Amino acid sequence: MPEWRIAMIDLFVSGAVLVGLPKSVGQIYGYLYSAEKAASMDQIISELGISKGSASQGLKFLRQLGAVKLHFIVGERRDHYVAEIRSKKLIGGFIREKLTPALQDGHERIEFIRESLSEDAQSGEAFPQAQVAKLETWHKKLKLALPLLQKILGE
Amino acid sequence: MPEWRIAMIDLFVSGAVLVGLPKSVGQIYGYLYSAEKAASMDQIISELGISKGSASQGLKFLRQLGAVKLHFIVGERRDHYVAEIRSKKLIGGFIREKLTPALQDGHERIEFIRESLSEDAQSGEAFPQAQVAKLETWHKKLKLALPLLQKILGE
DNA sequence: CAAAAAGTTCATTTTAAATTGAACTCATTG
DNA sequence: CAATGAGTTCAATTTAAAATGAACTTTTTG
Repeated sequence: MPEWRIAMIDLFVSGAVLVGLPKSVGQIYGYLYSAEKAASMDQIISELGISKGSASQGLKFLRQLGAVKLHFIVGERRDHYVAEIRSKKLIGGFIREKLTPALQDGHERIEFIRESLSEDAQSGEAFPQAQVAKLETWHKKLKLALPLLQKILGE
Repeated sequence: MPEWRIAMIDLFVSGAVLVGLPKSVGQIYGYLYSAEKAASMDQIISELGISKGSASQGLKFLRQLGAVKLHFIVGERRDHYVAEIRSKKLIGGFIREKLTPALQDGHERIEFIRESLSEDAQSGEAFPQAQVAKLETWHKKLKLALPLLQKILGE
């Protein structure tokens, strides 16, 4: 594999790690991004030197995200994959699969804190109420930011 | 510690982990966020049950970020800390300490790929050139997005 | 200025997460 | 319809990162 391609894959590994994804996911996406034509899982495994399990799980996740697509080749038995490069799709998938669920979880946790506060008679005080209120402001801001992020980074 | 406070600290732990920071950093910030007055490292250690090392390093990092500030109390020997709650400061610190360096690193890696390509005579082809060009588009977009993020989330 | 207290550092240990690979299911074909 | 091949799953292992705590430095005070 040429040096430029190794460096390109490495860049995607860094990016993946930055956003909390496994290294192998970055490797696979980087491999497909830097591939001129669709590749099979076998090729990914042998060229990256990763296990069948990692390849299978990584591809599954990337497909869920919409960052990798199946590409059927006539007369070929095994599945082939290509990288989706449109930023709109990539950022959209990440928002849908990772950010939105995290925000949803945050919302539920804030709800729980509110309930906790109202049940605990001793905590009818101003301070905790004020802190929860600030959390809610944060939550709203973040929720508002997602579509804007999508707009800025997508296409 | 009341239930609401434990849940609030937990929420910050989730947030910290989401953006790639250690659990202990989330715990410390959450503790200070939910504290009515400034707290010493001792209090943090005993109430959260974490080690001196984690507390010291976590506080150091949070101060670098600007998410925690020293608060001097007259007649008190030990340092006391308070949480900075202004979103402008928090997001600003995160962009400065984490996102900007990551983007800078990305830029250097793209440069390296470009050099690699021009040195490798065989790679004077259209495809790798096109892929690097796309990376540069991504880089520019992300660079542009930071101040907008700051604007959306800050204050 | 000696002793105690506060805070930092970093080699070692622990923990959580990713990776592996063997066993499995499902699909294909001779 | 047996046998081969492709792809998935998941318990066990490996790895990387975080947490620990003892040794250290710095600061304070009697």
